[in-house]
Amino acid sequence: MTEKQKRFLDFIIRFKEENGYSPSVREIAKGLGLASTSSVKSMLDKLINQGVLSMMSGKARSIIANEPEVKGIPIIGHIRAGTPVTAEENIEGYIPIKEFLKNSNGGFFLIVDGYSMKDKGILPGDYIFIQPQKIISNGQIGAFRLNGEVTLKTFRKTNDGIFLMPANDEFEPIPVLETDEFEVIGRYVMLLRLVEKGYDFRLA
Amino acid sequence: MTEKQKRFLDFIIRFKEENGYSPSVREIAKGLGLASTSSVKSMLDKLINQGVLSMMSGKARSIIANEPEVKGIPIIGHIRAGTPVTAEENIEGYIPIKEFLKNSNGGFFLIVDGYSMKDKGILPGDYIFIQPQKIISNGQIGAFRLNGEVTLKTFRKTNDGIFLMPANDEFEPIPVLETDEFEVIGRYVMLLRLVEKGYDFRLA
DNA sequence: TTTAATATAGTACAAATGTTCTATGGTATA
DNA sequence: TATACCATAGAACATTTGTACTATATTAAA
Repeated sequence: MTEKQKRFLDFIIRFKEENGYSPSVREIAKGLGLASTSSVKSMLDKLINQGVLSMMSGKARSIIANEPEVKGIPIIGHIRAGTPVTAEENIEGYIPIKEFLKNSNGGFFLIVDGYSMKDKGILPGDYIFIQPQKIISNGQIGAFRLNGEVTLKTFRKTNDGIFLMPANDEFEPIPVLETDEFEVIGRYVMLLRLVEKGYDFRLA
Repeated sequence: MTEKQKRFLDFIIRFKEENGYSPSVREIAKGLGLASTSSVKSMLDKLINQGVLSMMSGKARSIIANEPEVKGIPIIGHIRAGTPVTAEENIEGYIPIKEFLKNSNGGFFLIVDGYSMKDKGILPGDYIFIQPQKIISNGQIGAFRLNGEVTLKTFRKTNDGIFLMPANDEFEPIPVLETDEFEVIGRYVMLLRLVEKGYDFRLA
């Protein structure tokens, strides 16, 4: 792609980002300092031929940039001998962040406070994604509200009643009494840990 | 918003999602089964007045839906007494997933294999986000390639040489010899853990 | 029922817009 | 230098498209 074509493409992408709709042929001409629309048209046809752009012929402002689909962040599971780590053949999949964002209806992150779930690899400062639900299965980890306090524990229901189980020998199981105000907030679905302080999203 | 207005809005949003550009007034009419453009025009003006839609008057296909900006997934740090967990005043920030995706240039996820970093809360199956870089500071956790094997360890440089330190008493520090093929792959920046099997992105 | 408001249809028009054609000037190539 | 190629300009044309106006049906209100 030539330098001129790159400017051309950039203008279209920027225009759409700023305005929400694509530029007309004449607006492209103006934006690139061209006096005629035919120059734009020929460049347009070229880029469409190259597959960089698409448009519905005749339809106004229907130019769209065929940007490579953002699949997400690549997952490298096992590395084959002799290949660079990020080589194509090592990619086992993608974390489809956008999809996740779309499907996270109602979910939210809790920030972990203490070490009571340490043995499950859950540490203070971790972000715990909670999928809200009113009931939870035996053995699942979830967020619970007990007498006003919110806590993350393993849910255990026995003949002796309900217990909120820590994952740390230094902590005791918490029995849920009949008289307690108790509520299941949601299920622990995902954990996000930010190692660098610079990534503290609470500042954003 | 009336039922009809909702259908109207939905059509515009869906059209743009599918085609990449907004529908014309006549295309909206056709899509809603209307024979005339004036009906569309009046409905359009109404929704623009309500602030639901915007358009540049006179400019073709410039209708845009003023959808509320997706900030990301809310973070709940501490819960104030008496409020529902997800109440507005409990939200301490947002995880701006889209921004993160944009700024993750070159980064990737590694899948953790064993328990050697257990004490750092890093467990098998965890997704470790690696920010590629060639040098790493003393004490930082990173991904390293040692004689063809990729491993996640704490980097330690002493007078006796370089050691890759596990975070688990049952594992021994790994000395990096002069004769070893050794390479810093990148820095451990973030951890993602998916609790449910249904969320295994490798299948996606 | 009568009246007013609203939605829709039909039509027309002017501006916007994609497209085509010819001409011109510059640039690379033989 | 001569020739071919390409970018650009200018103009003209046919659709597309937003907009306005009137008429008719439909619905809501009095």
